[in-house]
Amino acid sequence: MTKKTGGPSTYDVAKLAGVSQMTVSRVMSGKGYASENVVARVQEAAGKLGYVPNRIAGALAGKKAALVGVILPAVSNVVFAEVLQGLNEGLAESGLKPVFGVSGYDQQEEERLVRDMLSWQVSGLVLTGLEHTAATRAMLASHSTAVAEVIDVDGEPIAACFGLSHAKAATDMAQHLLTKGYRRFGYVGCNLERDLRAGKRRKAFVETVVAGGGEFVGEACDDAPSSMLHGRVLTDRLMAAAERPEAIYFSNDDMAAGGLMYCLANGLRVPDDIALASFNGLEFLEALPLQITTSRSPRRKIGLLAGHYLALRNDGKDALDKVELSAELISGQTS
Amino acid sequence: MTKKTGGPSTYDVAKLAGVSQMTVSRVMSGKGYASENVVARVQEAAGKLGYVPNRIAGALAGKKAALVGVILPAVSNVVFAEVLQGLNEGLAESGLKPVFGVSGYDQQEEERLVRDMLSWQVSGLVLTGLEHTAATRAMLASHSTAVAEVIDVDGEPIAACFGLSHAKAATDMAQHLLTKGYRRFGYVGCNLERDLRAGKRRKAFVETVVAGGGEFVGEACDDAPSSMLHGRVLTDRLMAAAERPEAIYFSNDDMAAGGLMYCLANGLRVPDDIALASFNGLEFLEALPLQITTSRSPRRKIGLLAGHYLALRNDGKDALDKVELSAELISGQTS
DNA sequence: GTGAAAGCGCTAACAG
DNA sequence: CTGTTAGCGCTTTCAC
Repeated sequence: MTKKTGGPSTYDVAKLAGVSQMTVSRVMSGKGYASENVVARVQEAAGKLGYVPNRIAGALAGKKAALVGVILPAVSNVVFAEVLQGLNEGLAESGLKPVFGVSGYDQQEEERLVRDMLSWQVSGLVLTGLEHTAATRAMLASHSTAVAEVIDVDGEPIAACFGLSHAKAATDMAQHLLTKGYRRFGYVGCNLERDLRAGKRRKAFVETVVAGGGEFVGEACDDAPSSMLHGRVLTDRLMAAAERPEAIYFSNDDMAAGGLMYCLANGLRVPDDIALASFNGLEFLEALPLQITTSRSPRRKIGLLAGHYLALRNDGKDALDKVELSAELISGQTS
Repeated sequence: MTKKTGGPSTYDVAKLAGVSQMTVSRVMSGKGYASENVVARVQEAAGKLGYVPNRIAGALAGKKAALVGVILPAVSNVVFAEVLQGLNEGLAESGLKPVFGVSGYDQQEEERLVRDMLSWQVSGLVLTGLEHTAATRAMLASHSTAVAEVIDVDGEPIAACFGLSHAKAATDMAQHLLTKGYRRFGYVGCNLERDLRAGKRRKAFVETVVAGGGEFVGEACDDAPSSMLHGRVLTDRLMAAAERPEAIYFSNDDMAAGGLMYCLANGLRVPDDIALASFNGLEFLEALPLQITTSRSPRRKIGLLAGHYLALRNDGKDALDKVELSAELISGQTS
């Protein structure tokens, strides 16, 4: 049972090394000059005591913490996990550590989390998408924390923004299907109320097919989180309607995989009876019997860019603050 | 350009509310008594100023931060993403925030990360697996931080431990295959050097089939991270050998899915020509044309338990510190 | 119930 | 190059 926080402090190391506390601080942080002799003595003392600097104290004194807040809608979703991985890589060199929270696609919860992150004096913040509550925007405006919004670029960013145009990805896909000769389209999606990016894709898709001389014959949607099972059930529902589409656009790969299962189970020939297309280009698609036509989103890259941006901003440097990446259309066997 | 850290402090709120700084602290933290009148005035002042408490200062004064360090081998891997999700849920009520790092299955890197987390004065730590460097163990022994080791229980935990016996999961699977009548076994795996759990499963599997009268005829392994593509390639390699197995155990679902693809592409009948079995029971398996026999690991539950444990320990309460969950064997269509 | 004083462990700013 | 002096914004501890 130690009385103090736990470990030894700069004070203890200083005593042992026969220097002042300040010198220990300088040696440990590598900032400012110190003679070789002193550096060696301090390091030895630190090693002997098992000294671990207290960054909480450092952050308080230095007025900012080497933490970045990361707020994602979900983690179990591979998409966000991959963004997180990229972010982590982008941050690796900088010494910044991600602290993080899951909003569950809820802007109120996001607001709460932003407040929380701000209370940790994070030097940077990563938010998903461009839509936030007024209070969130207000907080961010009054605090000088660097903010990077990721994944979406269709809207007004607070400051920096790294992602792709979901509208464009959907438009491209619509065009692709029109070019292939499909004219009667359907849509199957989940979680549209909350997943704003999926909503933007749906809207752009419908507009493009209609503008391109196609017909939008129906859709099956649901508020539940997306999954293969839901994709299968909703595809069933859509196909049971009077007017069957020739091609279905899904809110994402999970849903499309479910749709494909429905088709296989019901003896529908893909793409002759029904064409399928989706969004994300996740790795698991490779395991399916048919390669689904989809748009690959640069998830890791998005995280990486955001990480680099926050790392540079943390060093007081300027950085590229808006990068629009593009989704690569993968023309598979289902269209 | 504000001079101070950024936001208003308890001092500013106190002035506006006409009370002392200490009273503001009490009202904000909800600890200690305060008259209704005072509470109202303080809250109004705080609201008006957009006061956000500085938890860094709070942590320094209170000698511990409401942070838990989470160190995982990888995030892009769904398995860990799901553990993380559970952890997040388990921590939600407690006010503890996860700070996190990715070790890349490297114990040296884990050691570095542990030091880092400790420097943030985290009140708890989540580590993956039971194997750590001596230095990591030493640091943990001298700091009083609560530690929860997750995913694996086959070994000596530092303190608390939530996971499953990978040896048992593999033994069960071996038994299952023996019962089904298979006698000649093979193994396909990736990343065994680093993923110690996969190594434990492999070892237990081989031992059990041999002990049960079966024969282990060969394996194909690789040090790369696991993926469907590798599963396919390595299965090809294994099947090209002189002695073909009747059943293959894979290091995980990704690899098995790749194996299944190999079989389908090469006209092998599953399970008649070759049976396949794996570990994890990830959701994407549902999308495959055949349901693969696997063991479902309780990933979310593991995270949840660890979160609850750390939350309780943070409140100074005692808590269940060792829970061995079991993997559910899912007998699919590939065995 | 509320306030005043002290200090958490570190770093910024200035001496020397 | 190294030491001294002040805090950072909060909580702990003790008065009142």
